[in-house]
Amino acid sequence: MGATKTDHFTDKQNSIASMAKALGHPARIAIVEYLLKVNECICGDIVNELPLAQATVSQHLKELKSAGIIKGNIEGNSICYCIDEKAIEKLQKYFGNISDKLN
Amino acid sequence: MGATKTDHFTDKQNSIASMAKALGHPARIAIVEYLLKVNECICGDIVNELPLAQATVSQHLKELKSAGIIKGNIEGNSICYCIDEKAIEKLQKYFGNISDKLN
DNA sequence: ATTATTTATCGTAATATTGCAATATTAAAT
DNA sequence: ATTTAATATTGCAATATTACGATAAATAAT
Repeated sequence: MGATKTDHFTDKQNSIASMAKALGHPARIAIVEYLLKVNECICGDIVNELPLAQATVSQHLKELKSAGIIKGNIEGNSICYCIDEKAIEKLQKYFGNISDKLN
Repeated sequence: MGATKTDHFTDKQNSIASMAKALGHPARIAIVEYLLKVNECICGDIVNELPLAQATVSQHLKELKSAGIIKGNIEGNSICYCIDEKAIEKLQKYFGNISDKLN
């Protein structure tokens, strides 16, 4: 025991949960907000911005990417990261819908 | 090592992350969606609805409550749970703002 | 008072996350 | 071909999460 029972829930529930989970850490929120400010940047910029080691930042970026929150484009020697608008749109719609149903 | 460095991030970042984290599990998304459908209900109803043991559901409810996503009102012998509109509103605004900045 | 009902908590096992140093990988620059 | 630069991955320790049976606590019903 101890593993999440994802197969008992719908795809949409799993999808929303997985995006929310990716945003469920202040460092990853900070990364998203930084990306929002600078539009796009490379990993090293974020390492300079956050109080975390390079390996840790890289891991957070990987999680954000695999949840679809950010995209990474190879640009020569480095990787240019930016927010994936689709994911944010999905979350916005999801919470917008809930909000509507509550009123 | 292994503990999140919450003190290195802003209160708002921690607050959003904590709400997102609470929603970062399909069971808790399912609970929120069920509450949205029935408006309010007791813990036992959710236990009947989900493929999880009573103890597990109680734990998920506790997490949602401590993150401010739901509220619980004692009603005689049982506890009546419902969604806390304020939290949803905060999330909606947050993602709405991000969405706006992306366009 | 006793019993049933409802929810929370405790204890515990399995698994996942967080963070970092060290190392590997990849591509540019020399 | 070597060196430099930017990221990713590996390995590991500390901590947190997930899930559930068992049990406790609190109120309602008999």
